[in-house]
Amino acid sequence: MEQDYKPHEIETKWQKKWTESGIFQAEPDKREKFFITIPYPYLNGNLHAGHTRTFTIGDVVARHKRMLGYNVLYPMGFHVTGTPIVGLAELIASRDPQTMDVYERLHGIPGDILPTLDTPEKIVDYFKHEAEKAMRMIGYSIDWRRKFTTTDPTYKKFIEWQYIRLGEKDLIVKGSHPVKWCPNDNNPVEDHDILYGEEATIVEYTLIKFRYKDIVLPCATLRPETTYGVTNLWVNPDVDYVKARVEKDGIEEFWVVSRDAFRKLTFTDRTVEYIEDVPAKSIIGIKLTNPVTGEEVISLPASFVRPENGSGIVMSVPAHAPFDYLALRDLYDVDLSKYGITEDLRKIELISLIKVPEFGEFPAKEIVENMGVTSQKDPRAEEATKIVYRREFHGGVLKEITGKYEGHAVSKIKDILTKDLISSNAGETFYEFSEPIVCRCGTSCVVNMVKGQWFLNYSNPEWKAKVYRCLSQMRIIPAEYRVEFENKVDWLKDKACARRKGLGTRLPFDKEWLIESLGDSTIYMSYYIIARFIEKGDLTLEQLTLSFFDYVLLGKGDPKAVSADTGLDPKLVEEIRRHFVYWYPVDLRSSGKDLVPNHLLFFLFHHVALFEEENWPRALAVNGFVSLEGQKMSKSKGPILTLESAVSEYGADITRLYILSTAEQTQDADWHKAGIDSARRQVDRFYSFAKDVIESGKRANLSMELKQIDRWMLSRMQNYIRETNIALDAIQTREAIQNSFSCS
RNA sequence: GCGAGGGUUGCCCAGCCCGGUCAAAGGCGCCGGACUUAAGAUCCGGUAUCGAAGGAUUUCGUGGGUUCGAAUCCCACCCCUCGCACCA
Repeated sequence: MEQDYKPHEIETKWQKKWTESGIFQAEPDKREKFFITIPYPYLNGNLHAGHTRTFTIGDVVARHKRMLGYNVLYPMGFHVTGTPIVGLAELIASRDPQTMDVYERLHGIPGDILPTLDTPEKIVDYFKHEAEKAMRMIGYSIDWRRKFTTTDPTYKKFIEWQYIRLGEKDLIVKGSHPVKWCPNDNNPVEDHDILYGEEATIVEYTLIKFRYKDIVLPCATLRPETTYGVTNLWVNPDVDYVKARVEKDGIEEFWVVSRDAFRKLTFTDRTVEYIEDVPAKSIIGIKLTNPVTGEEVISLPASFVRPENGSGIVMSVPAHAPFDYLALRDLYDVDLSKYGITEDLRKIELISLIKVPEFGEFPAKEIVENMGVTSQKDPRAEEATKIVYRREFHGGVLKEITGKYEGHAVSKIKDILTKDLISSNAGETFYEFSEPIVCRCGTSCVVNMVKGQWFLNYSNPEWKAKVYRCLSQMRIIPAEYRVEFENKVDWLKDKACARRKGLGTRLPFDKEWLIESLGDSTIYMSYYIIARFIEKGDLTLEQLTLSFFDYVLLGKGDPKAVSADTGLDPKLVEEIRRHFVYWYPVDLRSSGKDLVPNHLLFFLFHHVALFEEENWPRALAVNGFVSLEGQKMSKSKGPILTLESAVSEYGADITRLYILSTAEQTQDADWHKAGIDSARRQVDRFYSFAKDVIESGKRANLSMELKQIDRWMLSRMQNYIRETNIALDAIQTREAIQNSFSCS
C-alpha cells in the first residue's frame, strides 16, 4: 500500500484490470440475474454532476447486487434523437458567443476542436467518445460491448418494428393539437421566444352553444357541468361583436362572438369567414335555447364581460357562480327597457345542480350574503368565487337535474361530459392561454391547431388500465412516489409523437415524419440484448426484420421461419431469444425525478403495450437533482460541473462518495466546495485507517482466541453491514455510507 | 389553479409511518484542549437559554384540537421548491 492516498494511480490500475479481464461483460449463466438500467444520456453536452449522481447510484446498486451473488447487467447507450443537437450544431457553426464560451469554458471542449463541431454528426461523434471516456474514468461497471447510439441504422430498424407493431394495435392515431403560435412569424413559439407570459399554459375550455334562430352564441367555460344551471347569458353592451360563418367537420354554423374571439377562431381547426358586424344591443334581450336542457334563457347586459376572454359571451349560473349571482342581483332594479327587456328579473329562479357539504342549495348566494359582498365590482367577489369553486370541485356531487350524470363527483365528470357535449354538437373544445402571451417580435400570440399530427394514444383507457396494473405490481423507490406515478398516468393525454425536424427514425407508415425523441427511448433496454450480437458481427442490418424482432422480443413465430426470412442460423436466433428471456424484464430502472412525468411514464406505457406481462418492468427508482453552490445547472448557459473535471480534480472515489452522501433519494443535492473537501478528508482518513489495520494485522497473532471485546467488535461490524445492506436495498446511499463508514 | 414534495436546534439534514427512552442522530461551522517550532491534518471535549452542577425554562412554519404526555396523531391556515406536455 502506498504511503499517501493517490486516487488516480489506484483508479487507473483497477480500471485497466477491469477492461482487460472484461469483468463487467455479463452473459447468461446459472446465477439469478439482475438487469439494471439508467436512462442513457442526451448528448448535447458533456456529462455533468446530475448524470454523475444518477449513474453512480445505478453503479452502486449494480455492484452491490454482484456482491450478493447476482449476475448483473448494467449497460449504457447514447441518446441523440431530436432537435437540440441540431440546434447546437447551428449555434456552433454561426459561432454564437454564449455557446462558444459555455462549451469551451464549462464543458471543457478544447478551443481547437469546438469550432469543428458544426454538424450534428460531428457533435454526436465527439460527445459519445467523451461520455464513454468519462464513465470509464469514474469506474462504472458497464458492459460496454452493448453500447449504441440512437441514430445507428440497426437501432432505427428496432424503432421501426416498435412503431409498426404499435400502429397495428391502433395505439398511434392521427389528429390535431394546440400549440402556442405567433401569427407574425407564422411559427410556433418556444419558451425562449416569449417576451411576456412565459408562465402561460394552454387551457382547455368548452364552448357551449346557445342557439337563437339560425345563430349560435358560444360561451366558453371551464365547468361544462354548470350548463344545467344556466339562467341567462351575459353580453357586454360596450363590446364589438361580429357574425361569422364557422365550419368544422363539415358542419356549418353562424356564430356571434367578440371581435377578439373571431381572430382567435381563425387559428383553430375551423374554417371561419367574417359575415358582418353585430351591434351588442341586438343580441341583448333575446331568448336562446340551452343546448343541454332545452330551456329558454335570456341574454342580459353585463360590464364585467371581457371581449378578449373566451368568446366574449358568458353563460350565467347564479346558483354556483358568485359573479353571476352578483351581476344578476345588480340588475334587479335597473331599467332595461332600452334593450327591450321588460320582465322582472327577480322572477329568474336560481338553478342548483351541485350538492356540496359546506353549502346549502345555492352556494353562490350563500357565500355572497355571508361574506357581505356588495356588488360584482367588490374585490371579495373573486375570493368568494375561488372558495365556491374549490369546494364544489373537490367535494361536489351532481344532482338529479343533470340526468344521467346524477351522483357523479364534479371532479371526475368533466372529461366524460365534455365528450358527450361534443358528440351531440352542444359544445366544442376551445383552447386559450391562461394569460396573454407576447412574442419577442411584439405580436400577441394565439393558440393554433397543428393538423394531421400523429399521436400516441396514451389517453386510451385500456392502455392506462394496463399501466395501472403494471404499477401495482412494481416496487417504487421511494414508496411516496407511487401516488405521483398514478396521478401522472391519470393525467396523461395523447402525445404528439412525430416531428418535422431533428435527428431520429422516420415513421415507417408516414415517412414525412420523424419519430419524436421521447417516443424512441421507451423499450430500448431490450435492444441492449440484441446490441451485443450486433457488436459481435453476428447480425447485419438486413437481418433485423420484423419477424426477427417478433421472435426475439415477443416469442412469436419460430426460429426456422426467422431463419428463412433472414438467412440467420436458427440456432443463433434461438440463442438471442434465450438471452432475451434470461435478462428480461428490467429489474430496476433508476432515474432523475425530472423524467417521472415523461420518460418513465412512457417506458411503462410502451412495455405494457408490446410485451407479455411477465416482461413488464419490476421496479422504478427516482433520485433528485444536483445544484452547484446552490445554483441550478444549465447545459446551455452554465453553471455546469462536468463528470470528467470532478474526477480529474478529486478522483473517482471521492466524487462518488460525495455525490451519494450529500443527499438522500429524491432530495436535491448541492455540490459545494466545503462538502467535497470534507469528503476528501474522509477518504484520506479511511485510507490511513485501513493502512493501520493492515499493519496491525501483520503483527497480531491471528490464531488467538477471540476475547469479549473482539466479539463486541464483530457484532458492531455485522450490525453495520446489515444496516448498510438494508439501506442499499432501499437505495438510500447516504444512509448506506454513514453506516459503512461509521465503523472506521 | 391542479398535482407532488417540503418547512426541525448557526448551516445542511435525521427523527414523524409505529406518540413517552427527544434539547432531538450525523455532517459542516464555531469554541476549548492535546499533538506541533508553527500552520494544516489528526485526536479529545463543548456548542438552545439560565446554572459550577443536580436541574430548570423555552423550542421542531402558525393557530387550534386529541392525549396523563405531541417534532411525531387530527383540523385549519401561511410559506417554499418542482412539474403541468410535444421540450429533451
